[in-house]
Amino acid sequence: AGAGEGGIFRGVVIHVNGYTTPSHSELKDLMAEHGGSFENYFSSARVTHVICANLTDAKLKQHQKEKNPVPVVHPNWVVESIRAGRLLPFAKYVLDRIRKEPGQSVLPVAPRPAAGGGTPKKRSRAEGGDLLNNVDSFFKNSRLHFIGSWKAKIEDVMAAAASLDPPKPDPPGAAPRRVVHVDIDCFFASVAVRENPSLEGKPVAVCHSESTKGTAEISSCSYEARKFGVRAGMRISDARDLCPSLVQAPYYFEKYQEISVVLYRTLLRSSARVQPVSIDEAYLDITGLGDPREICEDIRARFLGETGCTVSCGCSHNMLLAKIATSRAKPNGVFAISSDESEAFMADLAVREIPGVGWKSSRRLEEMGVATCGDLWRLSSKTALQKSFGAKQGELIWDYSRGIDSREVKSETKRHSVGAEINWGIRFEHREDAVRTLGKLAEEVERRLRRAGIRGRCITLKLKLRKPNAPPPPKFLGHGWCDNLSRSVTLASAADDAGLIAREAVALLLRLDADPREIRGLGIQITKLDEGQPAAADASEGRARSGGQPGILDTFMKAGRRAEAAGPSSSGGGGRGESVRLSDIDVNEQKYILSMIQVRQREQSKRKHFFEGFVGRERGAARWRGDAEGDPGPREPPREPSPEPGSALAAALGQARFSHEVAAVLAGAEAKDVVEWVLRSVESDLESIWRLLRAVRSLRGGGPEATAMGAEGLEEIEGLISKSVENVYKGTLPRDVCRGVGVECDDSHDKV
DNA sequence: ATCCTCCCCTAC
DNA sequence: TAAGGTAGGGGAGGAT
Ligand SMILES: Nc1ccn([C@H]2C[C@H](O)[C@@H](COP(=O)(O)OP(=O)(O)OP(=O)(O)O)O2)c(=O)n1
Ligand SMILES: [Mg+2]
Repeated sequence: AGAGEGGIFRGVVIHVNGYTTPSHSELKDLMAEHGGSFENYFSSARVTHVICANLTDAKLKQHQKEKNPVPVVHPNWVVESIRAGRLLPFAKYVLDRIRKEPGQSVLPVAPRPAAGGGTPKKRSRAEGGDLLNNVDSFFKNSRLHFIGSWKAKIEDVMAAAASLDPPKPDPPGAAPRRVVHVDIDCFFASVAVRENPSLEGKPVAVCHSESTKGTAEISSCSYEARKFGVRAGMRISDARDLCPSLVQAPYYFEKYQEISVVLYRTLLRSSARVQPVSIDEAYLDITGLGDPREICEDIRARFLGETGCTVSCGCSHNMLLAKIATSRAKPNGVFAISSDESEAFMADLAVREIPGVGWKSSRRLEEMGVATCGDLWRLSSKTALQKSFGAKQGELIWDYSRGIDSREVKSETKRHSVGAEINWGIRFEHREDAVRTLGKLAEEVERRLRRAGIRGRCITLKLKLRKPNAPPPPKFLGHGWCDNLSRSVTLASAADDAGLIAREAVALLLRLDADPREIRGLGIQITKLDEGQPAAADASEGRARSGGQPGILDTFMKAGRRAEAAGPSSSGGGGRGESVRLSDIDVNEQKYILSMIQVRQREQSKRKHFFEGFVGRERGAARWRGDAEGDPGPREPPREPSPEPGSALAAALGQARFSHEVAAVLAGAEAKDVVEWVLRSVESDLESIWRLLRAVRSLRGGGPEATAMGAEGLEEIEGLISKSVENVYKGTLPRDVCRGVGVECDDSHDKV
């Protein structure tokens, strides 16, 4: 099963020297199978890597004579790259004898971060692969990933700092509370200034690009820059229009981490009840622990002394007012709001300043003629607000505008989800590109679940899909104007295995029926988290991992076996320690599991290149990691599709994954053949029928003469589908059916 | 009523 | 070049 043009060794040309494992000819085959090529004779012009296990003295000497030497790499590089499903950096595999040679430093060049494998010579940047072919380097450089994942790590800091034996505030309930809010001033920017003292007093913005014309986003900026209107989230080019003297500064992620730890250790000296908000911000409950102003000044002095950065503090009797006080305190100050002052404070406050009222809500309030909290007070009733914002949100705005907030400062909060996503640099050509990226995201999710010692039962796929008429995004490699879609599966037992998660995510991707070329973002989220790890889940986990078992089937098998109350499992085997009962799985899950069985059946049946005749380009069978690996352990027996396809058309329609593929098939098909297929398949293969319906509708919308059968043919088919689906399933069409036709449009808040 | 899924909004 | 993530709150609307 070659990966064709998408092979991981695309652009790699090897020459094998001496005796190796795998052998000469095995390596040749492996390269052919994974998109690379092989030279029998060495040529420094063509060969990109010499593969060699043992370098003789003579060979070493010869190598040293080369002015522009080709890297000499151990065969494990090839083997392990294949196992990893991607081109690994070869630097670690450069032979030691070469590595140690002085003057050869050009050799094991560290791969450029954005370049997936570190191929030394002109990598063919050809069509096919995703532009962002290295998920790791994205995460390494993403500031939002950095601040987003920091909270999980803060938990460790908090736990460790418990040994400091911090003072405990009065127990909750005893009113009134004394709450402090702490926030580092222009955090990233002030670190930049600290690292580069010459920036002191200048307008500074932190972002990746130095280029004035760049589309890099500003992460943080100094207060000098803010005077010009520069803000976090702006593009550097726009910021420079506002402030020509703006100085760009880079990120210092390790420093942020160190400083954040200092912040939390400092805070925990003052109170045991610290609620982390973010990398640079937290609440403290200091009820009964002393004078708030003194505590704040103590924190500020200690922190400044240890880090050279300033924090500002707000004090009041609740979290809301403490936070609002901090915004008045900034930069480098303390501000307190007493109970009797609070009304006066809120009166003139813009609604946008209420935490929880963002861009969208403030716009809606503006339309209602509300600009300040005072305006909100004059609204006739809370009910009116709740009508337009919903019960909770309406009440929140109503209360917050009056300075009312009954939340308690909580030092421990339970996580409800773990996820990873990428919405930048995503440009796929083939479905396998998306599958590959999902695999990496699943690994990332697995790492985080394991680190936290948790598993989850619900797997959600998040997808950003380019809007039909979206203009090219202004941001370099940005997602632009998208529809956001998500689909989820709930398993019967909690999972943390990357392989399993990836499989489910891929199945969900297929369910969404997206054209891979339109995908602009992908994410995986795990919810319904379980702290405990039942033994049965462990057993199934082991099997799923080693045998590449599909998780959902695993679930189904367990449930099915229990339902039959029969003895040994019919297939797939190895199940002891049953813990899942059919009655534990709700009806929706059962229905979904059944429909997934169908999907999986088709996925596993051999998919030769049915579309080549219909679609103008090659389509390989879908494959993922498990397919390429060795095959220990039991495997689900391959299933043949139950109705034997009667014609190429039927086969193509039955095996198409996406409505655009179906559309391509329809273009050359005859109406009567399609009708016949619908009649035959409507009971057995609803999935394909839905897909057909979407394809028909999109073709009908796409103008006349799009198909050989013409408009009447399409109309006939659509009518037939509606009727027979209704007959067979006697109900309304599932909501899904409408989706491919026109994804619900929201006038996105995207920064166009 | 309550739950579930999918979606939007918000904050850093 | 550039790195538009992560998590929680909560609403709409359908199923139970
Ligand atoms: N859109 C944003 C917002 C914040 N951050 C990062 C950089 C900030 O330095 C840090 C903390 O966010 P704050 O909202 O606290 O902003 P600052 O600390 O920079 O400024 P302030 O003085 O207003 O707190 O998070 C970011 O990368 N992108
Ligand atoms: Mg800050």
